[in-house]
Amino acid sequence: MKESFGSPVGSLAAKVRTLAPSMTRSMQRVAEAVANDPAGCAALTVTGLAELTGTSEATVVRTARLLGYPGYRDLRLALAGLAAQQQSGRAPAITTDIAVDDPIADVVAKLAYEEQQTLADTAAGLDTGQLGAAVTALAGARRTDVYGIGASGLVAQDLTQKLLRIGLIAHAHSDPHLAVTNAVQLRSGDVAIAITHSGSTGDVIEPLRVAFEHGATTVAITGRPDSPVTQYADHVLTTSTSRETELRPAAMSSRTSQLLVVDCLFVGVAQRTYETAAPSLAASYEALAHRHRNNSR
Amino acid sequence: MKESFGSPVGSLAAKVRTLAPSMTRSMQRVAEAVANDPAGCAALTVTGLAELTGTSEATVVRTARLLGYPGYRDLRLALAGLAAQQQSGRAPAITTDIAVDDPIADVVAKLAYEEQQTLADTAAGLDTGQLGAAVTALAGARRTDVYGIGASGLVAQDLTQKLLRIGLIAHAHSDPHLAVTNAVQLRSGDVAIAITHSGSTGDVIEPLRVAFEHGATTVAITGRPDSPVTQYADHVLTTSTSRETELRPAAMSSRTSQLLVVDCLFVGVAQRTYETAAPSLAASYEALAHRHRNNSR
DNA sequence: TCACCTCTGAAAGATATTTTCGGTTCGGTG
DNA sequence: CACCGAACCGAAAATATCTTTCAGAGGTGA
Repeated sequence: MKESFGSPVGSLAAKVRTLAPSMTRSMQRVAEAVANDPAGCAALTVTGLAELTGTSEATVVRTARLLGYPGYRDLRLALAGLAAQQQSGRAPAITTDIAVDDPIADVVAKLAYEEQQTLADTAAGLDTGQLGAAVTALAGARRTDVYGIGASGLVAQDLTQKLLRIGLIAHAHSDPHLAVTNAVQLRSGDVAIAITHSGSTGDVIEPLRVAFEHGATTVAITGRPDSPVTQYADHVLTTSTSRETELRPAAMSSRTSQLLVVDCLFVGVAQRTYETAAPSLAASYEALAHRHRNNSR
Repeated sequence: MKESFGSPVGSLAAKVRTLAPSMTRSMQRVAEAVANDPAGCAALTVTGLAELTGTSEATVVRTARLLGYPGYRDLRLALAGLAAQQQSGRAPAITTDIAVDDPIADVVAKLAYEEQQTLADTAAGLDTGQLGAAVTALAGARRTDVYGIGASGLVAQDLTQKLLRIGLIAHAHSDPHLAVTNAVQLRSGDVAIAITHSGSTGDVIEPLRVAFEHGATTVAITGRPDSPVTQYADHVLTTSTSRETELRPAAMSSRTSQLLVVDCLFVGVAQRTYETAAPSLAASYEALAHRHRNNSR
């Protein structure tokens, strides 16, 4: 479970975004400075950075801790690494938000770029330990319930569809009442998964709580690792949060992020249960074939 | 003309070789350690490095000076940068398919990479002319019906949810019978969208045909631009098809691709109808706020 | 309004780095 | 062979930097 030295650098900007909501104002100022100018900040001492951001040394250290480093010293080292990487090169690419008068070709390019970014951030920020644990639980589950509302509801259904395809028993619930009444049935050996970007959607937390209290293994897929939903989660899988803009609501990037996590879960489970999963996949493919008209070729 | 902070790192090993002759024995030991394992040394304090090389702190500092840094602290930062560069240099090793025995971390990396690839391919292959035409049709539609089955059904719902959010009238159908009976209602000025990766899913083609014959504007989102569904489509939006493997079914990449297309449609429509879309987006956001428990911050 | 709780920075405390300084070694020299 | 001087080296003091503690400021809900 050790975190190797320079491990997931590059994800720093993403981490800042993910954690920003759980930061206090002054910590946000520090985090922002760091994310905006890694190179510049790497050249500063605690005191220097504190002055630059108009805060105190204590706050700087606290921020470093929140970002996952043992102290400022290590953050600074990571920053230096990041700066070197940035410098060594790559295209500055697309920076501006999507505007109302962007031509359609720009919209396509920007959306594709931002979603790629989201994927990279998510992959970088995903805790493989937690993921592995969740996979193990799923692979051995008697049954699995998945909760999600709105856009997350679609992700829940996606996961369910996939799990069914490899012969697991899974249900997606988007009706809060039914979700709770079903959650009561769960017990040890079952798995419950809640998907919510904000982490504070009551309708999704409630069934997870019930499942948790009945002894099921619970998993939360959320963009806010410190949000209420995690209280009742044995395993927390963090999705990335990207800047949202008027024309690109948060739902869009959170969906991309959630789907990647769901795919990872699925592939992980398929690996573990390969003996039974492979035939099931083949079988479901067969069964669908006759639903397709003979194609041109 | 002082040497700026992160300047020409990378030449460190060379610098060590050049300066080695002018170094004393213990300084050479330090320099050698640093050149051989930048990453490891970056993790050490002066004292640590002194012990490792069997020398004293003073010697370490002297060596750092000789190498051109103001002190050990700066050498250490440079070392961290160097380590990060080295690491990133040997990153893109992801070429193979996902294997049954891949560790979970590899699964995450490979999935993320492949989905990024899919996005890039889709964006590159998307015909902006067709996209623009579809957007225009949608923006002026009286109502919009979207057909999709299975995984594509979720994409259909995603599109519908988004369009509803900006005040358009849209329905997603995954029941083939209901889809057809609803399609009969469509007429000129309405839009029908079929989403199918294979392009030959009868249950989705049929309602599109009906809509087409009743004079609605029809759009197909498919990975096969020559497939049956395109016969009845005024506008064809092509999604990308990537190699499918046993553990990564086609559904996964087609979904990513379809979602990007759907997002483009949505943003395009939101731009065209900005006057009404913006307030609607804000309103739906407001309405959801009270569904979220008060969060920590 | 009051009690409470969180956030914040000043300053004390702990570490790390740099400097100082005296001992040691080695090569040359009388 | 004894002596001298210069360069080298590391222990420890001095300084800089980082971390922790603590009490006051400011906000929030009852």
